[in-house]
Amino acid sequence: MNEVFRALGDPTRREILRLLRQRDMTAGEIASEFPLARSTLSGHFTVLKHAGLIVAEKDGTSIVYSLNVSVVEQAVGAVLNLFKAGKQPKGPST
Amino acid sequence: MNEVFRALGDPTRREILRLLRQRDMTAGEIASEFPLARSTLSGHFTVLKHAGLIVAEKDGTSIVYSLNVSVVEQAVGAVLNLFKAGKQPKGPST
DNA sequence: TCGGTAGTTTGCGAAATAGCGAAACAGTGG
DNA sequence: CCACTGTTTCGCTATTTCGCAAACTACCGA
Repeated sequence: MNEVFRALGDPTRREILRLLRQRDMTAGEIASEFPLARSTLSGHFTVLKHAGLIVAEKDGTSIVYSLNVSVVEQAVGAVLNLFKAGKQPKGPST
Repeated sequence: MNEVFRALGDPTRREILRLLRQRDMTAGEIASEFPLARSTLSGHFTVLKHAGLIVAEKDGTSIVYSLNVSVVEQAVGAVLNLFKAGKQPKGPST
């Protein structure tokens, strides 16, 4: 989960996630949305993949990235559990 | 909101939030829970305050920190909105 | 006013991170 | 097999971040 928070800490990576929320995209498509070098974006993909936030799927010569919604939901749950659980003696949240 | 994500990116800061979830604590109390220098913790407090995640309240010579639940809820909403929301056309559309 | 306690601010070094360009690598198509 | 496109890997530099110690501020009690 630590990786997830770290991955979310960078604005560029959050923007990548935002793009993928709308539709799956290839690495090239995503890269064309940023004024950054391909290699830089590739590094971000690695971080996001490592955090489990996105999934890569090969399609011919391209690589299609898509959001890993289940992990995302886990992250949200973690945030919730981090605070909202409230100041009760214990969080029954599984 | 950018500040919030950044603040959440550090494990120490998340642990501080976790402690404050249980009860309000003074800077000294929190510091005593970590093997870090006071000044280091103070820096973390600043980041958390700047992100609006915690609130400081002077009490004599001490400073009591407490969780700012409303901002936390906003942060959770932002995370939700970052991925989960509005990705309905995700299914078999393609 | 003085001394002690509680916290913060500042200056510094070390480590991690983001970004780049160039080169290497993997598939596709001719 | 060769060329082409898309993507990753490899040094490398600049920026950011973390942690510390020391100095500084604010408050309290004697």
